[in-house]
Amino acid sequence: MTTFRQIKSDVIGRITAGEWGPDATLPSETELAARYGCARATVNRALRELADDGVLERRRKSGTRVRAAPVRQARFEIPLVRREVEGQGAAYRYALVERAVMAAPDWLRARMALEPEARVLHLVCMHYANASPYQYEDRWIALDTLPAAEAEDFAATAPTAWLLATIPFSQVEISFAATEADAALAAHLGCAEGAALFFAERSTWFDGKPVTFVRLVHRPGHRVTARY
Amino acid sequence: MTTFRQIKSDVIGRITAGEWGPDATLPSETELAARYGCARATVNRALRELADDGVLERRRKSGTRVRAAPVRQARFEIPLVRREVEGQGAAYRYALVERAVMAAPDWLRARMALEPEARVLHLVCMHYANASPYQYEDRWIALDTLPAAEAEDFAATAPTAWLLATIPFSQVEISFAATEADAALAAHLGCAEGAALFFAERSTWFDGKPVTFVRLVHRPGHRVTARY
DNA sequence: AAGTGGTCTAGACCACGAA
DNA sequence: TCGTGGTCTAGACCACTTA
Repeated sequence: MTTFRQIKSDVIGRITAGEWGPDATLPSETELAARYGCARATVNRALRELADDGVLERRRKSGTRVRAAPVRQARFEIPLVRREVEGQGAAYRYALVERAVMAAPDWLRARMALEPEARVLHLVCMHYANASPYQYEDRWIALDTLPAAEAEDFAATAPTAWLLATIPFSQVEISFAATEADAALAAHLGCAEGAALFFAERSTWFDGKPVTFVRLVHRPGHRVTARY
Repeated sequence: MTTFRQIKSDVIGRITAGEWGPDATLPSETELAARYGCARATVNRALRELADDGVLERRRKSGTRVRAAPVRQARFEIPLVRREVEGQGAAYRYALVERAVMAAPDWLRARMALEPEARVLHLVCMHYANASPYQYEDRWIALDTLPAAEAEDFAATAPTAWLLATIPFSQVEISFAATEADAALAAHLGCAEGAALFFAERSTWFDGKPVTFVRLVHRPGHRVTARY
């Protein structure tokens, strides 16, 4: 019997061997099903998954082609800090550094597309691994969208965990970049001023409305890794 | 009629509404198919995709559960530098800075799991956007695995493009981090020494054998972004 | 031993999009 | 117009896992 996995690796093999070069059109699903001696649904699943992986490009009527420039995609897991730290066998500790309710500063209003006069909750938190600074968290929560946040003190629970429990499914944009440590960051993370720090920024929407913006600055040397 | 997309969003809706809380077990596929009035294959596809997305966890016999801590995954596209630059409407230019064949240094042997005495091709390249430095590339190619690389001069073609054409499918590990600019980096990227730079490192294997290791250092301010 | 998901089949209808 | 992929169906057998 032919399984969709076999078809996938056979197709990859033919592309690698050069039988189907860049931009080549593959035979139709019906044709391939006949060749492999299986049902069209089986071929469909194999080709669909390869298209998801960025190897193939499919269009109705014109057929299935080998992507000239394969879309390389890496999937990164975004863990909760607590899990990340504990997964490394270290003891996790959370601390709230600052908590304030205020009118959204201009840069944040622009960034999150907030209404003028929008009120936000600003939180600064620290995450420690075995008593060493691990991550600095600078978070802003839109109170218009999530008024319940104002009643939380976040003294013991990290905002990420609370948010995850409150709005488990949301649209997220994440980006990675580097920044130099300013005086405050250096003090909190225990590094030299000017040190190169890796950070992630996340914007979250729920039901089309802006919920939260966070900058997570990692201690020096931190890296995120993925395989594909 | 009920489509697998409708089922997906209905399931998400019920989880969001709290009907199926964390760790809750969903009804079996057969049961759900009866409820939705569709075939089991349709339910299967919906639940399988939600499991791929990290929302559900499925196990034979024990059933489908809502993940307590949803696995957040972000998919980043890894473009060729040329495409990235041109996609921003800038003119792309490539330059080879250095090319040398040598015995692999110890740190690289360890990192790539190379044989003792392994020979490698070391390349340093620059990528420019509108004549401004865009990315610094420090690449090592294992000549044992890819002897053909020694015959290439890489004067006009960037190694990434050549590698992609030569071994289109390979296993890749990528990681992101930050580093401070040393004198050489600062000169090449036109930034101050000590500036915080974002970089990606990629290790590639083909057929289980190490092929290449590359560090791509971006100009100051660069970020990579993904949605999920 | 038994229930659950994993997969395949053979057939069907439909939507898109290039000619 | 009409060929291609997209999806659904009803049924089947199997593999895994837990009780």
